[in-house]
Amino acid sequence: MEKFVLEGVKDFNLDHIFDCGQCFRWKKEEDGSYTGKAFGKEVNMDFVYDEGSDSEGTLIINGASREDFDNIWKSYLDLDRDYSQIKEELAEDPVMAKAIEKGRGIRILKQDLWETIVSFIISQNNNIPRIKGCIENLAKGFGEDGNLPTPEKLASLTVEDLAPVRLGYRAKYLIETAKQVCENGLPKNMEELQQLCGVGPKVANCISLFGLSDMSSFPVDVWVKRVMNRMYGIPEGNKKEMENFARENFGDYGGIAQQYLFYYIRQIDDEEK
DNA sequence: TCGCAGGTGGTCG
DNA sequence: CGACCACCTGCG
Repeated sequence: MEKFVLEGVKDFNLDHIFDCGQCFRWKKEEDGSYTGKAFGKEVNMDFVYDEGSDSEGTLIINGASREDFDNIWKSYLDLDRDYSQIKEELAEDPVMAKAIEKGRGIRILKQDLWETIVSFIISQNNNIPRIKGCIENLAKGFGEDGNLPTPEKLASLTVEDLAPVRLGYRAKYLIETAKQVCENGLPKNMEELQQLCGVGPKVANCISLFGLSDMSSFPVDVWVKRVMNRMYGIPEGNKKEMENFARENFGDYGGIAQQYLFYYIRQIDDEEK
C-alpha cells in the first residue's frame, strides 16, 4: 500500500486531535495509529516522535499518495497553521497554559461541511459511543462507499426509514435540514447555520469551527461550562459571560482555546475517576 | 428504576 | 427575550 511520510511536523498528537470532541469517525488501532475516512478516502495515520521530543515528529499516512496529501490531508490536518505561535499567545493566560500543556498536539480538523452538519446534529443531548454508532449506522445503511448519505439522499427518506439508525428524535431534524440544504444550498456562516432544523447555538458553533474553519467560533457545551467554572470561576449557568470572556481573552482563536479547555477537563475528569 | 448524555424547539410569562 | 421542559435511546 502506498504511504505518505512527512518529517518535521510540529504541535501534533493523534490522541489529542482525535479525542478532543471534534470528530467521531476515527478509530484507534492497537498500535496507537488511527484509521478513518475523510472526503471519501480511507487512511491509517501514525505519528512517531523525534527522539527527545514530545510534540515534533514524523507523520505517516498509510493509503495516501502525495497528491491526496496535497489535496486533502494537508488542509484536513490544518498543517499550514502555526500552532506554536497561537499557543504562545494563548499561554499568556496561566490557566490556558495548563490546558495547552495537556493537549499540546491538538489541531482543528477542516472537515467536510455536510458531514459536520450531520454529525453535530446527531451529537446533541447524546453521548459519544451512541453518536459514533448512529453515524456508522447512517453511513452503512444509507450512504455510498462508507460515506454519509448526501443531502439529496437524506431528504428523500422518512423518519420510519431511519428508524434502524436509532437517531431518536434527531431523525426528523436531519431530514428537515437535508431538505433545507437541497433548497438553499449549504450554509456559509453562523446566521445561516442557525436557520437549519436542529441547529441551535452550540451545534452551530461546532459546525462553524470544524466545518467552516472559523477559528473564532466558541462552542459552549456542558464540559466548557464545567471547565470555565472550575478554572475561571464563572458560574456554570452564565453562558453569556463565558462567551464574553472567550471573545475578550481568546479573540480570533476562541475555537482553538475551546479545544484545549475541552480536552483538559475531559482528561482531568478521567483522572479523577 | 430512573437520571443522564457535546441541546434544541416549542411554549409561556 | 429568558426560563422551562419534553424529547429518542441506551447505559449504569
